[in-house]
This record gives sequence, C-alpha cells and structure tokens, in this order.
Amino acid sequence: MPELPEVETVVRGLRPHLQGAQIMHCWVDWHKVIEPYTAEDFDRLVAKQNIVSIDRRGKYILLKLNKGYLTIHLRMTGRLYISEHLRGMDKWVRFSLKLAPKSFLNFSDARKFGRVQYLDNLDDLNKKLGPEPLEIESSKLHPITSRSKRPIKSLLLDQSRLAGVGNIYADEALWIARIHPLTAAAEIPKRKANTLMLAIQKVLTAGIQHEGATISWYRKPNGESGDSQNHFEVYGKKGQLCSRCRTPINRIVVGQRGTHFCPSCQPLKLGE
DNA sequence: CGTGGGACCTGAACGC
DNA sequence: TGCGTTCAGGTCCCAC
Repeated sequence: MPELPEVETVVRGLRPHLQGAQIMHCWVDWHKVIEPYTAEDFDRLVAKQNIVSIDRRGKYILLKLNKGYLTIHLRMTGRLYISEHLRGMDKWVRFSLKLAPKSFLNFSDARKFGRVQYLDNLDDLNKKLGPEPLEIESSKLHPITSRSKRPIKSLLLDQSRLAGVGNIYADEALWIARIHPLTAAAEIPKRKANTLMLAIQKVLTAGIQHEGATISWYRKPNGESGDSQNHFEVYGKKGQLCSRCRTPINRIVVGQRGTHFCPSCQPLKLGE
C-alpha cells in the first residue's frame, strides 16, 4: 500500500499528536513485528522516553526519541493512528505505544509484513537507502540509471537507488515521461532521465497533495481515505483509454510486479 | 556485486 | 452459499 506520499501523509497527520509526547509502555501482539527484540526488552528501550520529533526517510517513519529512534515500516497493509483504546478500531493491531496521559498509537497490519524497530542511530538505514527523490536535482537521476542494465521500472523500485518510489508512482512517472517500463535503464539518454526525474517529483508531490492513494488498506491517521487514486493515468486502468492518445492501457509483469503503461505513448524504442 | 525468483502473510475479489 | 484460486501499494534472503 504505502509509498512515499502515503507515508508522508501519515507522518504529517500524526505529528501534532506525537511531537513531545511521552511513551509510557509498548504492547506487542505479534512477536515478529519487533524482531529481533522480545516485548520485554523493547519496552525497556522505549518506556519513559519522549518522542522528540517525527519524520520520514523513504518509506520509513522515524520517531526520534531522547535516546535512539523508533522506525516503522508499513509495508503493504500497515496503518498508524491515535486511539483512546488499545484495540477498539480494528482487529489487526500488532503493536501499540501507550502515551501519557491516556492515548495509544496503534500499529495495525493485516498481512503482518510491517515492522517496528529500535535503532541507536540512522547510520545503517541511511546506508541502505538511496537519496530522497524530492530533495535531489533532476540531473541526479542519470548517473543512477546509466550504470544499470535492468528495466527502468525495476530500478525505480530499488530503494537503494532512490528511496520512496513504489509500484504505483513508478508507473505514473514513466507514463508522464513517455518511457516504456522495460527500457534498459542505461539506454535512457541524459535528457530523458532528467525528464523522468521531474515526472517522479511531479507524481510524488501530487500524491502528497491528494493525501495518498486508498486502493484498499491505506488510510490517513484520522481514518479517512486519500484521494490520489482518483488522479491516476495508468495504474489499475488496464483496457481504459490513455488520456493523451486514446490507446487502451496495457498491463504486463515486470520483476513480478503488475505494470501499467500506454503502448502508444511509451514505445520500447526511445524516440530521441 | 548485480539480478531474478521465491518467501513472508492475510483478506478481498472472482470464477465455478 | 461455498470453495478454490488469484492478486495485492513491499522488502528480505538466497542462489547464480
């Protein structure tokens, strides 16, 4: 579910509730969510700490504590919200922080892919993640693409190259840039890579403005759906007509991920 | 080192 | 209605 715009929306929604809040205790229902720690050890690490700030890095949510960080990754079906009750809202709460004086930050996750980690610092995280797409210049994509023979679609999903782009926004950006998803990354000329980076920034920015895409599980922290799904051009639109050229949108599989594109606007041979 | 494929999980949608 | 199959917005791990 959540890509950069969804994670950013969650962070912005939670910030007023979490900034400066004190953690009383944590509660764990699914042991793997906090691997490799036990619930007891994890509680010892975070109890009595204050949440200094809440931010995002790629698709990771970062809670800076007095000492160390709590990082949360929503993976496919994770949700975060403030509640008066530990469970209450849904039956998939895997982890919860009890906050002073009396509220809970609930982490709910039907598929159990999501993870909550305690880190001393962010060095390892920053080491494995590429740059933030909204914080680099458009000229910075070409050095990344030029060194890989993989399909550009697969490269965009590689978090170690660029952090935060997921399956939906990759398809949307490639449509805007008129690049076929199977194009070998290194085959993309400098100018075209520049265009693609601007397209990525455009779809991510729009996604944030629309407060994320609710296809199935994603919700804003206040429980409402996002609106981004109503602005897609290709994702989930197989068979519908391309808004630019009226050709039916196609769906193929690239790197085991459903991939949507316009076969007319996004030819495999680059027209440059 | 780079890359492709399977594994990790459950729920919803769809076909019969 | 009920059962089996397929698919899902992500990442990790392991061969090659």
